[in-house]
Amino acid sequence: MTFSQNLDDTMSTWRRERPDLDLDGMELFLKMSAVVRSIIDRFYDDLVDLGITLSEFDVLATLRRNGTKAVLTPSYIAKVSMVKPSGLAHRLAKLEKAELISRTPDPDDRRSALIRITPSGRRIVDRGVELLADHKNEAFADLSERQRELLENMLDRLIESADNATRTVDAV
Amino acid sequence: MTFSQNLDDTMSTWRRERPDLDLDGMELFLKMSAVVRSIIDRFYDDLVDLGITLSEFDVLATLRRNGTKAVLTPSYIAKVSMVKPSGLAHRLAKLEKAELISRTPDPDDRRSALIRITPSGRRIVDRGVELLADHKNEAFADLSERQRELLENMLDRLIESADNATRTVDAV
DNA sequence: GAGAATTAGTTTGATGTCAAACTAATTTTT
DNA sequence: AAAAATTAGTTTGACATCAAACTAATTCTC
Repeated sequence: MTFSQNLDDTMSTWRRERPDLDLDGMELFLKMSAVVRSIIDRFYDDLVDLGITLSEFDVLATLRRNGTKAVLTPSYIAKVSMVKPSGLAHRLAKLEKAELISRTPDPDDRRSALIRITPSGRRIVDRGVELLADHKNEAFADLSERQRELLENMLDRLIESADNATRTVDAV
Repeated sequence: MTFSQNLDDTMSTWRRERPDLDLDGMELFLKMSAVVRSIIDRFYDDLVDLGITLSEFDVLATLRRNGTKAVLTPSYIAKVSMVKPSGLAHRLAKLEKAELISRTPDPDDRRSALIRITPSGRRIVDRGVELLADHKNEAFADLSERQRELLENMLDRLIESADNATRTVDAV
């Protein structure tokens, strides 16, 4: 069953059963989810070859993009990766064991730690981001330059609404 | 940290560190993921009030949208929910215990089972889909009618590419 | 400066998913 | 019609995540 068959079935059955509801927003959401999911699935396969998971790539990428000599704290990584501190502790333990990152005590704050990427971690993440860039570009290759611009503008607007909605909820 | 701050930081640091790569596709992907994620997070909160998880909603919704009297097999539900049979078995056990679905042996194929939604399952999923429809529409409310059409067209095209890519991979 | 409150990070327990092994029934092959 | 292969679904074991409890260090408050 393809993504589009699955989507068509979902929407047509819902519309038949609940003709009273306006499901247009839901349809857009499901379509966007399907696109995101298909891209993630493909990238996941790439990472298997590199011997890491998507979550591990996420940590390595956060370190790598902050510079080859970057020194980050667990708190910072957890925040940008949107993962809870307890979850991150396990990820870091596994990455340290695989010698893809190093963990040293922070001399300025002995509660904390300094996380660095190792040379082999760097090699893996650099290869990963190259695959990532290629495959993401492929995924959007069927859109024209003009369409990509339009899409980006719309996404920017949607993200802005999302940020406002989240902020409002936080403030309550 | 808002979604857009996080995204801006991610892209600007990557572009500084890897100016050799074309990261435009990755940027589109990350933006789309952020939109999807923010919508999911909000829906997740709604479901907490209804006492079910997103995965459970998914099963109930599959049953409900096929008609109030729908009778589906575990295989079918697993396929459209994109979950593995082993994972589905646990979900069904939990939903059955909560009396939101019923499971009876299939008289025509004694390996299989017939899954039905119960009246209380139906009440919950009907309330859920109403919240879902409202909140999804809100999420896209900042786009004009014309923009939503454009977005839908682009998503359709992207899904088509995704389906083709997946089929190709399967065929290999 | 002592005690209280906060913060950083880890450990533990519960939950959810998947892969692989398994049971049992059905279909295909010969 | 018997044997082999396939199919449906569950159980088990491994693993990832989160919430809550916890340890230890730092900062705030008086």
